[in-house]
Parts: sequence; structure tokens; C-alpha cells
Amino acid sequence: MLDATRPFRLTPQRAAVFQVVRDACDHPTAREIYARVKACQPGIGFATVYRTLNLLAAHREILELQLGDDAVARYDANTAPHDHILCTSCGAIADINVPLPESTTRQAARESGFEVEGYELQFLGRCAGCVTQ
Amino acid sequence: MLDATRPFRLTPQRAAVFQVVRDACDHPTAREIYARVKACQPGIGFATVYRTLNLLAAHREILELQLGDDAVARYDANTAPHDHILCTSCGAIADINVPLPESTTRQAARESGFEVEGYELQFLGRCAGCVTQ
DNA sequence: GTCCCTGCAAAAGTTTTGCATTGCG
DNA sequence: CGCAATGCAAAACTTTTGCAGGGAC
Repeated sequence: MLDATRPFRLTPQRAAVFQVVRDACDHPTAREIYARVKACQPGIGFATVYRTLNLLAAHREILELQLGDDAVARYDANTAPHDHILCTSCGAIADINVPLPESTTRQAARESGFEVEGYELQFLGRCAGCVTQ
Repeated sequence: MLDATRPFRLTPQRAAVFQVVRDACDHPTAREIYARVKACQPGIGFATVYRTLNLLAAHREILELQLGDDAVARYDANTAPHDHILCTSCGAIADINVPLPESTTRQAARESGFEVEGYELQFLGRCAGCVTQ
């Protein structure tokens, strides 16, 4: 993944941040990542975490997501195109993969006159646990 | 739209904020709305604008949107379900209407185990003006 | 009079930036 | 040595909250 061939230096702090994002299965915020990185890099500062997340996102090593109406960035080590679903009850976030039909993208282009490059799709609902409660 | 039958008072400040959002065709931010409202309500404060936008959104008179990776809320007086497309070059935002096939929603439910209540779909691309440049 | 609303200021929260220091290459 | 990266603190920015004053009913 990250090695000497990258156009940026792989410092222990950066490696720790990247490891935390890869190990996470809950789309953590920068603050949550900071707390987890503290476990193995106690001296790390906020700024380094933010700078590293921006660096990794700029190099497409991770994704920066804006989910729900939170106004807080979340991070995802799964860089393959995929979608998300959010539980409106408990806030859980899950990865899903529901490609749009080609016709839908074509319709978006036709309606808007835009050249479509991609899309972001999030579903809202209630997770299995919250439904049975 | 807003009249005496609403469960909240229609003050001149609130009417001005609502009017600005309805007249806007660019999905303005709270700060932009504040600047425009100043034109007819020079004494209005930030807090009143934010409180009014939250009030109107809570009563489904307007929509609060989180578009792109901006981490800033935008507002839309079009409360009918619809989608958006963003120009990655100039930042333009357009409304579009591309309903997802039923099968796509069903697939999301099946993959996640969630009870799907809705979705948000944004396309990314380049607008006609930016393409020809 | 009561209650809701407003405006101002301060607070809260996230993210960025400035700068001196550190440490790899 | 030279340059990039770090850590700390302060700043920038959006949004919320506390509170005293004022207006509507």
C-alpha cells in the first residue's frame, strides 16, 4: 500500500494514521482517528492527523466522506466506488454497492447538460437492530 | 406558503429569510442568505438567520443540504424530492430529477438489512459552460 | 402580563495555519 | 546541511447558546 515509491514520506505518524483508517469499520471522524492513533503514537498532535488525512485523501489512498447532515468529515479506507447507508435511529453507517443503471446517469446528463464524472449515493433508513427494537 | 396557520410566528425577519431562499436559484449558504437578507432587513443578526433556517427546515418549508465536501449547509426552497449535480470546475449546483428504479432501492435494503426510508443522490461533473472552455 | 422573538456577544466545534524545532536523507 | 514533517498554539470559520431587551397578543 504505502511504501517508498509514494511521492511523500512514510513517517511513523502517517503510517499509524493510515493503519487506523484501514482497521476501522465505522467511518471514523478526524477526532476519533486522533484518539485511536494516540494509543500507539501518544505524542501525535491534532494538526498532524488532519494534515495526514488530507494528504492521504489527495493521493486517493483514503476517501473523505460527508455523510448525513453532520458537517463533519468521515474517512474510509475503501477507495473502490461504493455507496453508503445511514441509520437514522442509531447513526450506524454501512458500506453497500448498488451501481446505478447506465440509463440513470445518462438521464442526469441530459437533464442538466453536464458531463457526468461520477456520483455519490447515500441511503437513509433503519438498521436491523433498530427495526426490531 | 407561510401564513397565520403555521405553528410559529411570521415575523418580518423570518419572512425575509424565507423570501430570500425562495428567490435564490443557487442553493445559498447561511452566510450568503444573511448577506442578502441584510438588504431589506439591515438590522438582522446572524443568530436570527440560523434560527430561522433551522425552524423552516424542521417544518419542511425548506431543505437543508450537505453538498460536496464543503462541510457547510446549503438551503433549497424546492421541497419536492429531487437530486443535484455539482460542477467540479466552477462549483455550480443544479437541481435534477432522476428517480432511482425500485430495484436499486430493494438491492440496497437486501445488501444492508436496513429498512430503507429514502436516499440522497448527487452527481459530479462539468457544466456546459466549463466543458466548452 | 406573558411568552415568543430578536440582537449581541460569547461559546462550542471542526479544520487550518504559523512557526520554531526535530530529524531523516 | 537542507528540507520536509512534527507539535503546539493560535486563528479561521461555521453554527449554537445565553441573556437582556422588546414586541405581539
